[in-house]
Parts: sequence; structure tokens; C-alpha cells
Amino acid sequence: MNRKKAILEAALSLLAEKGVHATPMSAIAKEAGTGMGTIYNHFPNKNILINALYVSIKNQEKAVFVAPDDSDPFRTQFEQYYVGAVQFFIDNPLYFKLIEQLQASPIITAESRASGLEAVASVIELIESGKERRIIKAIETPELMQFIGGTIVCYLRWYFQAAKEEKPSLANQLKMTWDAIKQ
Amino acid sequence: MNRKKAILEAALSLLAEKGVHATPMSAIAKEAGTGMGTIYNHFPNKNILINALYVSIKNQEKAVFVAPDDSDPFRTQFEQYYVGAVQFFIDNPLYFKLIEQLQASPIITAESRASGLEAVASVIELIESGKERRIIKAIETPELMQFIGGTIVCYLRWYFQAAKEEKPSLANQLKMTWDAIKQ
Amino acid sequence: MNRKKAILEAALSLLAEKGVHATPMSAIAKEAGTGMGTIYNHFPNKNILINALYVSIKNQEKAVFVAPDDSDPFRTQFEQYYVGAVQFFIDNPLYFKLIEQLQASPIITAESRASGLEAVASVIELIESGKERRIIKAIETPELMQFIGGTIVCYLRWYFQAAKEEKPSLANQLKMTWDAIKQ
Amino acid sequence: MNRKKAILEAALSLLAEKGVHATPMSAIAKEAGTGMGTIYNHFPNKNILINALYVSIKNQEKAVFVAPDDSDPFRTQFEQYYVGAVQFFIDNPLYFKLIEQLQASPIITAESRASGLEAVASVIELIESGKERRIIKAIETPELMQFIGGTIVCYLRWYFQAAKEEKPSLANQLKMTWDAIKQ
DNA sequence: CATGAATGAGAATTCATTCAT
DNA sequence: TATGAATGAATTCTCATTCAT
Repeated sequence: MNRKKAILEAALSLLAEKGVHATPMSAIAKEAGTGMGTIYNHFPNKNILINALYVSIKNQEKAVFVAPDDSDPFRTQFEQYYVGAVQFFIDNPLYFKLIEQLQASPIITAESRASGLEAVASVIELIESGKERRIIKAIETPELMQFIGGTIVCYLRWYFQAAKEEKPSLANQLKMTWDAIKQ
Repeated sequence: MNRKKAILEAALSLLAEKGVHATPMSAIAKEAGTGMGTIYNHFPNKNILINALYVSIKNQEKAVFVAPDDSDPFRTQFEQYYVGAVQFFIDNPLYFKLIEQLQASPIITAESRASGLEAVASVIELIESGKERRIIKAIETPELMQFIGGTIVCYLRWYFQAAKEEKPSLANQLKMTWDAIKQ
Repeated sequence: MNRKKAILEAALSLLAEKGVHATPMSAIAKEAGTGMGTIYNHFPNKNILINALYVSIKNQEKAVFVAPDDSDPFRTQFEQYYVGAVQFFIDNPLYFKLIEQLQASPIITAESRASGLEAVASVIELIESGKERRIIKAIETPELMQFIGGTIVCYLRWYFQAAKEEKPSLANQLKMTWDAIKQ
Repeated sequence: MNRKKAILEAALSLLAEKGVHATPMSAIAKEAGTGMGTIYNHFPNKNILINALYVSIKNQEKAVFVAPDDSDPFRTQFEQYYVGAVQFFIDNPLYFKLIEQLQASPIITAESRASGLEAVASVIELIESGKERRIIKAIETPELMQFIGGTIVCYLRWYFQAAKEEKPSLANQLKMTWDAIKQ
């Protein structure tokens, strides 16, 4: 039985669901079916556990951004990234809930944050090539990235709060985002 | 002597700056120059105080959305709303910091959240007229609102984290958002 | 009801009797008849409480060393100091038990320790005048002080462990110490 | 491979250096290069380990008190004991640090303490013969022993806290102690 | 209404000890 | 016999809330 994994899973579910500050370590231990001390054998303290979870999510997110087929049209490649990111969080709602909480939190260290940025390195590359090819607006890449990321977050917020039967179509979102950034 | 106001101001500055969970009621009392009991005379508990702050910010935001001149072109009216919202938070950075923290927090009640939505009622109206006049894309209004709101939040995040000397231009942001939603 | 005093008294009795590490703050609170939080209102943490106790004892000890009558013979003056110190701890056995524990402990700060040294300033003066008058051996004062202090500590240890009926006479002790240091 | 010895050595160095309560069993195991379970195979619990260390030191101290040459003058014999004891702890500073900590500690059992007393049996004998021969003051032997022991402890404290270059001379100490106890 | 000392439940963290391997 | 991950009771400290003044 992999206790470390059990702990991370229990932590994910409780931290995302109840909130970081409403989840005592004892609750995580109970949910993971271990003693509290066991958590501390694997993670020196609560913040480190949370950072580990953050980095683990970001690493999985990274795996989603596989290099798209370069022979595809630019817009197709962009949409693949976009849809990939959205789908990743739709498939893992707890990840989204947790990342939302941690985004602006002082708990996440600069180091964890930096490792999180790696996830989007290949997207940045695509955007910059799009700017060179005059497909994308000539705006600073970080600003574009922030904008695109923002549309994703908002879509997901919207997606998760919407009632089951009326999940908003991703097509609209894609169209708006593309219109926003295209030259 | 308006103690209630002093308490709200102290709470705003501490909750925004230090974080909700790192701000004890005692610190708020000290900053407000009152006793702790006085806070409890005005706000039955900490959560209610925080909700009051949230609603107060949303109400001030509402005041910003004054009906634009109907004789102006639609796009001008839209930009007035957009710039107004952005400017409101640029002028009140603490408001933004606090709202960001509370956005996804279970502290904010459904009721407070609902009252927050009133702020944007007049914008909704504008958007719907835009859709009727086929200036704006035919997408569900809530989805459009969410999208627009998302771009504002992301711009502000970007704005506040950027170094002093290189505050990003709002023009790019306006252009992207308009291109996104326009027919 | 002076709670701070009650806390110090409870702390003294438990720390001295059970030992510093065997006395939880909760036990002190219970003994003092207060809540645990009350202790922390008066002393920010356990170490500070212990230091406060240490300094308080040293201050009371200081009060014991009243300037002796200068017209008395030197030896009389010396014995007054010696007997005073011994009597102080015989009268306050808990003080002795606690000081013994804390003497070499890293809990006591340099500052507390320094304040403790003030207690013996007037004794140092007497010893130095004794050396000048060639009544006392020409040995470095700190070494003499350490020696004298050591004989007191040992006597007290002996005194407290001895059975009730055979408390050792202080006279022997005084004689030995005097013979040791006299020219 | 003598694991028991390795454990005792690791325990000595850590307990003396860091303090009894700041040294977890896990740290001792690591320093000794064994698993934690191994310690518990040799010593049923932490207190028993500490007592074993105490008794071991006292036994080594005992070995230092070899019967002096009976043809030597009494004072020479006494000084041999005295210097031997002092030298023992100067040669083994960790022993002194640990014994100091444990002196007043409830961890040390009455049994261990009793076994510690054996160390000085031969010194007691010498002192009593000195009293019979009217070389030493007619004071209860235990009181004399306590006094002598006290001067040693204080000298050592003084010795170890003094700066390297100004180690206090043992000669002064010997003179004072002798003057104190001699008839 | 205003005050702020008192309260104690609850949180993070430690570590002696056990036991399956 | 050796190992060290697992355990959870025990400890320190915090802070929302109360209430006597």
C-alpha cells in the first residue's frame, strides 16, 4: 500500500473540498487511513504537503501539453493546447478547486510557482511563433498568456458552477479567445 | 465618531494585506482603535464582518457603473463600463486583493454573492441590447459576462504584479476583449 | 485576584517539583485556576514565563544582600552575606529546586543571566576589599566567587536531601568556607 | 561489531551536547549508525539508556580513584584523589556536561544514584582516617564529602566556561579546599 | 454602547515506542 | 537480531467569542 499516494489523495480531496484552512492535518490522516505522524514522515509540514500537491498537479498539467503536430495549421495547434488545458481540469475538478485556492496564496513558494510555469513553456513558444508569423496580435507575450489563462479560468469557474444539464459549450469560448488574440 | 466605519476600514486593510486567516479579530480591533467587544456589537461574528466588507465593496463597485450616455456609440458605452470597472480596482488595490481572496471562499454566503451580482445589472442590460443589435456575438449573456469579468480580473492581476515602471496598457486589453465579443 | 501572580506561583511549584519538561502549560493553568489562554496573555510563551520566574527569584535574592554594617569586622560582614544567601533558599526551597534546574539550561537567556549577576554585586565588592586588606587570599575574584557560590549550592543540596531530624549545621560550613578563602 | 558501545557513545555525545530533552531516540540511532529498533533491543526505553550512561560514567570515574600509596603523606594522598577526579572530567568534557544535566533530574533512579556513590568509597575511607588522625576537621563525613565534591563541580564549571587561554589554575582550588577541610 | 482580560476548543507538530519484515 | 516506517498521545500555542465592569 503506497501511503504517500494515499496521503496526497486524501489531502487533495479535503483541501479542495473543505478549503486549506478548514482542513486539519488530523482530518487528512483519518481520510488517508494513516496516523498523523505518518504524514509528517513524508512531508515535514503542512505547507510542504500543499506545495507538493501543487507541483504534482502542475506536473500532470505539463504532461497534457504534448507538442502538437507542426504540420497542422496554427489555429488548430492553438486550439489543441486550449482544449487540452480545459479538458485536464474538467477531468480533474478537484485540481481546479485547489489551484484556484492556492493561486494567490502565500503558502505556495516561489520555487513551486516557478516549476508551475514550466507547464506552459511550450504554449509560450507557440504564441511567439504566432506573433512572428503575424497571426497573433503584437502584444507582449506575458500579457497574452495572462489573457488566455484568464479566459480558461473563467470558463472553468463558469463550467463548474453551471447546472449539470447546461454545461456551456467550449466552442463559444474558443471562438471568443481566438478572436481576441488573432491579428 | 463612526466606529463601524473605522472597523470596516481596519478590517479591509488587514484582511487584504495579511490574509483572512492571518488576521485575528484582536488585530482588527487594535487597528480600528476600538475594543474587541465593540466589533461584536456591530458584527455578530468574523464571517459576518467579512461578508459585510464584501457586500460593501460590491456596492461601491455598483456606483461606478453609472448609466452611460445612450447617444454614444455602443462600443464607447461598453468601454466606459470596462474602463470604469478596471479603474475602480486600480484606485482601490485593497479591494481587489480582498475580493480575490474571497472569490472562491466558503466564507461568502450565497446571499452576499447574489447581492454582488446586482453590481453588474446595468452591464448585462447593455450586453443584451448589443446582442439584439447584432453587435455582440450571440452567446448566452452569463457566459459573455463571465468572459468579460475574467479578462478584467486577469488584467488586474497582471497590473498589480507588474513592476511600477511598466504598467501594462489597458488599450491592448480593451482591443482583445472587444474583438472577442464583437459579432 | 491577581492572576499573573497566581500563574507565577503555580508555575514555580510545578516547574520546581515536577521538572521543567514534565510540566505542560495546561497543568500550570489548572494549578493557577485559569484558562491556558490567560497564561499566554501574560507571558508570550513558556520560555518567557520561565525566564520571568528566574529573574523574579534573582531579584528577591538581591533584596537579601542588604549592605552589612561597615563597622562590623570583615568576617562578620562576610558571614552575614553567606548566611543570608543560605537562609533565603532554606526559606524558599522551591526557589532552590528551580534555580538548580535552570542554572545550566539553555532556556535562560543571556539577559536573564546578566540580571541574575547583579544580585551578587555587593558581595563582589566585599570580597575585593577583603583582598586589598589581605584578609582574603589573593585569588581572582571570579574564582573566589565561584568557589563560595559552589559551597553554598552544595550545602543546600545536602541540607534538602538530609532527613528532617539531622539538618546539618551551618556553622561547619561557614568555618570551612572561611578557612578556604582567608589569607 | 559492538553496537551497544556505538549506541552509548552516540547517546553520550548527543545528550551532553544538545540536552536530554532535545535529543530524540531517532537522532541517537542515526548517530550510532543503527536502526531505532536496535537501541530498544539493548535498552528497554530511553530512561534506562540514560541511566546506563550515568552508571557507566560513574564506573569509569571509580577506576580513577586507585588506592594511593599509603606511604605518601596524607595531604599528598588527598590531592591525588582530588586532582584525579578533576582531571577525569577535564579529559572527558562530555561526561561532565551530561552529569551536570542529570544531577538533579528525576530520570536517574535511586539505584543508579547509589551505584554512583560507590565511586567515592575509597575517598570516604581516606577522609575518615584523616579525621581519626586529627588532620581533617571533625565534621560528619558525608558533609565533608559533599563540600569537597561541591568544590570540584564548581571548579569544573568555571574551567569549562573560561576562555581557552585563561584556564584557572588548579593550585588555588587545591589550596582553598585543603584549608577548608584541614584541622 | 465600549472595553479587553479571560477562556478553552482546536490546530500543528514532535517523538518514544512498536512491530512487520 | 536488525530495521525504520507507522503510530497517536501529548505538547505548545492561537484566536473567535464572551461577559463583567
